[in-house]
Amino acid sequence: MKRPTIADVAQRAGVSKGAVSYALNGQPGVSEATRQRILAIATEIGFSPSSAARALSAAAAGAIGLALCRPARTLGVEPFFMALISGVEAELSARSYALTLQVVADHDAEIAVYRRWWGERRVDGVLVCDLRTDDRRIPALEQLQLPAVVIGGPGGTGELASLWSDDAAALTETVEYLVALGHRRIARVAGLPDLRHTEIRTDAFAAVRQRLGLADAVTVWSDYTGEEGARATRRLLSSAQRPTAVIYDNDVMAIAGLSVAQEMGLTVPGDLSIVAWDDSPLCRLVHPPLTALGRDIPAYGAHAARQLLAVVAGQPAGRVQDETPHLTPRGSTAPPRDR
Amino acid sequence: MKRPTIADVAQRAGVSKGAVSYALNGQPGVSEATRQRILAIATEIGFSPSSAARALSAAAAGAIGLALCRPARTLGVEPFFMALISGVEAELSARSYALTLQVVADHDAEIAVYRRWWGERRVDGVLVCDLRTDDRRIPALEQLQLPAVVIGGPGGTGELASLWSDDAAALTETVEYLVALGHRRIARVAGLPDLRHTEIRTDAFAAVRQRLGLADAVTVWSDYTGEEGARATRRLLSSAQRPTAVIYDNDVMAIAGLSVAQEMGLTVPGDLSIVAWDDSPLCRLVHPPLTALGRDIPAYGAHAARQLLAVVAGQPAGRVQDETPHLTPRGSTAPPRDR
DNA sequence: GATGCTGACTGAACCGGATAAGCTGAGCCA
DNA sequence: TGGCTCAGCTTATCCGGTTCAGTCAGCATC
Repeated sequence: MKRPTIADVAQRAGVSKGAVSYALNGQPGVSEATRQRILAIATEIGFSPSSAARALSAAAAGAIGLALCRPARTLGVEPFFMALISGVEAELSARSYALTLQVVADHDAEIAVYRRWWGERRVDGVLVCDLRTDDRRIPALEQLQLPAVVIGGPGGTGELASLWSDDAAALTETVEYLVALGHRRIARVAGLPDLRHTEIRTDAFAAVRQRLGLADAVTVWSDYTGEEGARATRRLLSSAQRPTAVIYDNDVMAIAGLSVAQEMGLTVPGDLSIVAWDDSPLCRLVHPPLTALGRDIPAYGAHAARQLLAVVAGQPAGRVQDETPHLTPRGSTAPPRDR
Repeated sequence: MKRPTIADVAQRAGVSKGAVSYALNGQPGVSEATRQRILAIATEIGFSPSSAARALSAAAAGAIGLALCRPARTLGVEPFFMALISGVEAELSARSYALTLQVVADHDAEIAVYRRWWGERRVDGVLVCDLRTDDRRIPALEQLQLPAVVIGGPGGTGELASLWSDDAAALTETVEYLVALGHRRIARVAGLPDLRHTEIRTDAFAAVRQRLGLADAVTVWSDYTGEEGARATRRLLSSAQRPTAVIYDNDVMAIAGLSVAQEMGLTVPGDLSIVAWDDSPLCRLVHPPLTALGRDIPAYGAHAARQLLAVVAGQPAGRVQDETPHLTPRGSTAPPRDR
């Protein structure tokens, strides 16, 4: 089956290639009658313009890029990325943009991918995930002048556009909720310390701890994996003054923590309350269902995609705060038994 | 920062565009000295050929497509796709192919995407997931003559290349394992019935039931979501002759089932043994860790990608069986207490 | 010294669109 | 009737690569 080109449409309509181009792109230069005739023929023979030819003359790829910097094995576990991607995708496909995905091992590889995409003109812009403190990707992208939206912040995104959610407010609300239930010994199992949002949450945790006089509030470090989350939980629950509530920086670690607690003979929420960041269907799957800090991640992705398309279109780089994560209380939180 | 083109390289080397093209692509037609000089200049000014221009003249996109037919909300939950994608990606990026992703709502939309990709020459081939019985996508792709590899089978893939794992053998092994432990009342919570691999597993389950004389072996239908998995489990465990072991068609339903069992006061594995299909880190996260049927999904994806690139290169469509899923016994299976 | 041959390279066409510039005929007005 | 405008087209050029048909110097051959 031969793919129809603009020349085929032109020939069947008895006009020139130029006329067809004007007609299909809604440009003036053809009469309404001719336009309709051309549109009908294009539909009939199933014509869609070659993305390569269009990209070549328009100097725009019609695609945006997303590089995921995770080892292959752990990428699948967190539902976050798939949810984000589906939201991004919904927005892009509505505007006939394609999404190009690449999995990379580290930031050097990621920067190399950006450089290659830029040179090949393969994408018109990129979405940057997992912002770190002093992130080398930021100056690299600024130097390339490749349109980009950083998912993360605020702060540390240089001249680039960025989108974030107010994690500090969400964390503060969560601690206040636990304190209102009667908890004083609250622990937090944090994700990788050099991620910008971990830093923000850590600062907020320190601030609320100070404000509410929670001397026993501790943060322990982990890396978002179930293994590490379980290990951190085991350490916390074995200590002399074990916490009565734990906030986990993601859902996977929270589920691992729940299992550890059950394994150690503690009941949840009787002996231990658990709050998960990143609400996902997983949180509703376990018993008891986890109280979680959630937000609409597909909407977040869609928002980022919209913002990126605006930057690609030449609008100034915005710094936008998205919806603040909201706490959904479920069965894993309750007043501490030994109050 | 202006992007260098082949003309820039040619000018600096004092040769024609053609000579640069020959030099960079390892074609004969330039002397070794000139080739080295051109390569040095290309590296120096950071030249990478425009993917659009190359695609236009080579009539190859340098990209392969993957359409995911899932609603946005549930896409994130199953780790399967991310693991598959990371494997596909590893193979593709090693050969400088890009991966284009699109999320679609149903098969009609998916076929429309294939048609558009084909017309736009946006991808050189596609990977097809979640094969159904009488899958309309197969004839559509055959008609378009768009190179494709179907992940699923055997059978029902028409003239297209396909890759599958021997689910029948894996299911049989699992049932035999449970029977060896002493189970007789074995239930299976199946995924969507019109998926080809569900059908294959169902047939295998019926065969082994017959062979081993397991009159009480039942299959109940579900849809891979945690909610439905939980509901099916509740129904099974409420019946007069409740099963002593349940095999779930994916990890998410198995975890939901585990929670339901615990919620109903049953101990796992004492009162109920659980086996999950699709081993993933999630299975090791819960307590007790789930006995699971696993395979190397990234490797599966890489295999599929390799196969697709072979088809794109013009080799005949192969039908290949990948590694058979293997059973990893963990804490969720044991002899039934009331034997 | 004319001929053939080969290696190294150039020039131009081509891929399939977008678009600026040019052309044509109808309609209008003076 | 000639000149003007303008809608409605056509033609030509460009985007940045690949590739094919030449060109030309240098060398061997008879």
